[in-house]
Amino acid sequence: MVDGKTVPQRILAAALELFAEKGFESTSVQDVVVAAGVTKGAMYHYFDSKEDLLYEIYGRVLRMQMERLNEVVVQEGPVEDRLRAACADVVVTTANNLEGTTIFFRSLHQMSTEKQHGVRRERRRYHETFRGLIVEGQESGVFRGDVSAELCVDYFFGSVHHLPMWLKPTGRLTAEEVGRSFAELFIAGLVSR
Amino acid sequence: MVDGKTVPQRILAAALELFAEKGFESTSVQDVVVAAGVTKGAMYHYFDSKEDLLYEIYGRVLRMQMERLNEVVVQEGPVEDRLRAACADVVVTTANNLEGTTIFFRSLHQMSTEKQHGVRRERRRYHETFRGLIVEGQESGVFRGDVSAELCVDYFFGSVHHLPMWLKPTGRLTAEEVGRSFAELFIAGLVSR
Amino acid sequence: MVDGKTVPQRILAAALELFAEKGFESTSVQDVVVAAGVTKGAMYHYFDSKEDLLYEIYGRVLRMQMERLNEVVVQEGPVEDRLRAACADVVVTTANNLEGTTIFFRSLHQMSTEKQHGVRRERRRYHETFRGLIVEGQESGVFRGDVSAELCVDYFFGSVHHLPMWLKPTGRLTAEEVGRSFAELFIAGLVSR
Amino acid sequence: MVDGKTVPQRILAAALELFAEKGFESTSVQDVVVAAGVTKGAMYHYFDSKEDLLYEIYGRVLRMQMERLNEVVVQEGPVEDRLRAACADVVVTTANNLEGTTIFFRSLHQMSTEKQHGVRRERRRYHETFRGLIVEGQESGVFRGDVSAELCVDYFFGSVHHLPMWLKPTGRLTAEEVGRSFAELFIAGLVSR
DNA sequence: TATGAATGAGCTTTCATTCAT
DNA sequence: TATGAATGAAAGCTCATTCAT
Repeated sequence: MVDGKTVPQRILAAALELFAEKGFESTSVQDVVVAAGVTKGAMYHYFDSKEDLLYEIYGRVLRMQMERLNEVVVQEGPVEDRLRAACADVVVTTANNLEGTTIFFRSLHQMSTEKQHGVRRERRRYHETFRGLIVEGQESGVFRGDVSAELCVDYFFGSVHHLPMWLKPTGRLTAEEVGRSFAELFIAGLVSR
Repeated sequence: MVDGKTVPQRILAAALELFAEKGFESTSVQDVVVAAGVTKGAMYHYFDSKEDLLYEIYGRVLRMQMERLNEVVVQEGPVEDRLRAACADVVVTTANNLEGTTIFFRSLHQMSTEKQHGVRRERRRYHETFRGLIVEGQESGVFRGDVSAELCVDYFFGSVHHLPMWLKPTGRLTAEEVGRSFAELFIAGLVSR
Repeated sequence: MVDGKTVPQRILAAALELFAEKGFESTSVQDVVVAAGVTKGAMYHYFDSKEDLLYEIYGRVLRMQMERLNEVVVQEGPVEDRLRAACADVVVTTANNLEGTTIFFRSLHQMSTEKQHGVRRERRRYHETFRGLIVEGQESGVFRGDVSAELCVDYFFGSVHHLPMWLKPTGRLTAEEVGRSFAELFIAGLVSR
Repeated sequence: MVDGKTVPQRILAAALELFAEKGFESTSVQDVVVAAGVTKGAMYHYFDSKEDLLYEIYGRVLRMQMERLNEVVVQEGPVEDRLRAACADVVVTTANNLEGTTIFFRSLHQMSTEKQHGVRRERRRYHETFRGLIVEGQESGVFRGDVSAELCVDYFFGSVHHLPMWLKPTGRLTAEEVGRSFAELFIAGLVSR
């Protein structure tokens, strides 16, 4: 253990950074183990394959996002407020995990079909929870009913998932500011008039 | 020439399909030339490198999108209508080019830094044109002024660029329907009240 | 082409020698290409895999033996003489191909199941032809009938296939001498009294 | 101790089975310890190396065969009967140890030169004892003298050592039947007329 | 007596690219 | 304009073995 991190943790951290920077395919196992300061043998002692590293990274991103959403969804208050909170929160969460999100949408296709299925299933559950909020608002008449809730989810999450393409941690805007603005734009477009 | 397509056209078409399907790194030059029905030598006669294929694909996507936007922007009418048309149009254009768009956002990082700069510059010009419409609306009071035009552009294009992640050419929704809905959601979120 | 041998021929010759000397698994592709004076890339240009080298070697051994046997079998004369000729000939042929035979019986299990099946089928045809001679002799009363022809074939070919374990090309005995003796011992054990 | 077998016994039994099935080189130490239900550390506690496992297996095969032969040789009776018994017995012994014999002739070349020498020396002693019987018969005029005793030994043991290539424990023929037939074929080929 | 993390060398194979023809 | 043999570097991964505990 070095710097309070175990060997597998160091390996995953190095993989996260490198995959985000150079892409999964362009990063060699050699690159990862050098960055992590371990040997190749050690890596293969803890992980089955290079793809396995990717899978672990995915799992962390998914778990983290799901936990946050579940917390927001069960709160009290009008659906509009809850949706606004969920929108702002997912932006902040994503912004705090730009590397993980970058890898997520750039490298999904590199995973084996089986693992892709697992990831997509998890992802769908996340979308379903979110969609539930929109449907609730539509049924209570707060949100417009002329656009399918499904499409609204894809519309909003597109914006969120593309954050890594332009948002820089060192930039002018804070994650919270972006979260508030995105939530506002989305809710304003959604409420009935 | 076979099927009315020249050798370089056949090569590019094969590359487009394969890069979108398997990713740039996971597609070998061998794969491309076999799919195109030509030899490796022929490919290297027309293109400098594998990366060059990617660059050509990028160029086509960029040119195509820019041309469409320029046509929409110069039309007459209220800024709200022009923006709505631009939004709907970019969705349709993207939907008709899912493969190109997939490659665009998944493989940009595989290109040499120089070429990436060129692509980003082009991309920025596109965004600028689009942002001009929003600023025009904000200055005339039609659009809200509490969210920066820049952020609005990123917000909307995120949705557009993620279309390849969920939109299927054979699916229920037509590109036009999605375009109308996206435009509506965006404009409704943007107009002053 | 060097020394009148093409690149694939040089590669196969090197593989034959090394596989016989060190075994298939203990011989690296590196070893083979260095011995053949070519590069690894060249080897993979002509052969699909290391196993493919083995398969080619097998094919040559099988073809060679089958051709010889077929020539002997169709000759004229009493069955005892034809069998004697066949026995002596297979010994000589094997002795002139000790390396191939060594590899054959030592490395068969390293090949993919499919290829093993192919080889075994070919091998069986060879045995069948040989067995035909014995059956012919048994039916005409020349050979004893109290031992199954099948078992006789396995009995004799065991002796033949083990030649590489003790016969040295530089040794006292010539291949022809061994062939005559083996044929004599076998036939004498087989004839009715 | 599990199932009445000590740890080293379990390891050797697993190695025997795996080496026979997949070959020495294709079997990893991992494979062996998993099959034996022990850890790598335990294996290296009892054995010096992977090769050491092979050596132990060889030792058992050699010891077992030598013991049996010595018992047969010292019996009373005509040399023809004693040779017949020895032949039949070595077939049965081999048939009851197909795995060991398979490994013996397939993997000898994987052992270090030193150990190979030891094994070959042991082997030669075995052959010598057997050859003694033949020489005895030749000198007493019972066996033919026109074929060297040495060659006769190689002739017969070839048949025996190839048993693993075709004899299946579950097959039609019993080991005893094969032993009788092989002995009969060999003796009949050997006796003077 | 036994563990299992860690090593480091070596393995087969792939691949973008070159070049004589 | 096109071929395809040949290159050489690098890839992902395996493995026998060691050693602190």
